Amino acid sequence: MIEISKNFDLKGTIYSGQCFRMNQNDCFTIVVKDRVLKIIETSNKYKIYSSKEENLREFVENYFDLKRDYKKINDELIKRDPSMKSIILYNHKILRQDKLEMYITYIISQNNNVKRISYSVNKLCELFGEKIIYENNIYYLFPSKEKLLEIKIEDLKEIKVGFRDKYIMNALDAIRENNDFLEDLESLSTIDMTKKLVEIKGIGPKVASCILMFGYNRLDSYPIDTWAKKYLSERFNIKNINKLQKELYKIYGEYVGLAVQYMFNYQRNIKVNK
DNA sequence: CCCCAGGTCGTCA
DNA sequence: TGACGACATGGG
Repeated sequence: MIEISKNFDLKGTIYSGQCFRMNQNDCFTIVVKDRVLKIIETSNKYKIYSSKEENLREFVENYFDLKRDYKKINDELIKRDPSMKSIILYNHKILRQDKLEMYITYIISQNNNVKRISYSVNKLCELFGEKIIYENNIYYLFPSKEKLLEIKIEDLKEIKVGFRDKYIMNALDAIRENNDFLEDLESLSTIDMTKKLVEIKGIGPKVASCILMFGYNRLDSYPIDTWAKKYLSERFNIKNINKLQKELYKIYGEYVGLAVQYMFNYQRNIKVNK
């Protein structure tokens, strides 16, 4: 068990559409990479238990991106656009998640909703991932690369990904061609990474930017979904934001991805809380 | 019955 | 380039 300071919004972070393998009852449970994290919130700390204690502090600091100075970034965003001040309410982090998991998960995410994305990803883990028993409960890790490469398109029926099944197969083919496909992306610029990803049929700019934000922690990449679109069209009082999209980097700078994530959360929470 | 969901593809101007 | 319907599936 480790304790970390409660200086960010845990619930807001894991329920902000970047994570699909969490649960909440008396505590938060998340399956991350090779372990299960169980998090208990106290008045001023998060107490974190895990099925694997090895390097737990380092693991947690990495996953929740605790080393990055978000305050500094937020101040910069507000300086560039004062209206950001009213939407940076939640003190969210951008999680550093598993590349392979993000690669598959965000292909599933297209034209889909969070509940069904969670269902499909969890089912994929249940069918092909390693089983873990922790405190008398059963969990499944995200499947290994080797396991995923064994999957046939018919196997995806049960996961209920619909028309996205062939896209997942295309993504796996890219790994079949180059076993280090996802690792090799790391050395490229964000723009070149995007180019590589959208070569795969089934990955467009939106999915690519999610993979880059949440799998590679590239905060200069920014997914514009329907929620962010709604926010932006009201914020800048325009109907067609296609042109504006290309200007966002100039407005918000190298952390534009975080800015858009705040917009996403803000707009979506308005809806959810209605 | 409709519309929508952290979109992308194929097609047609 | 840009617009537009199709695509699986389930919820509202």
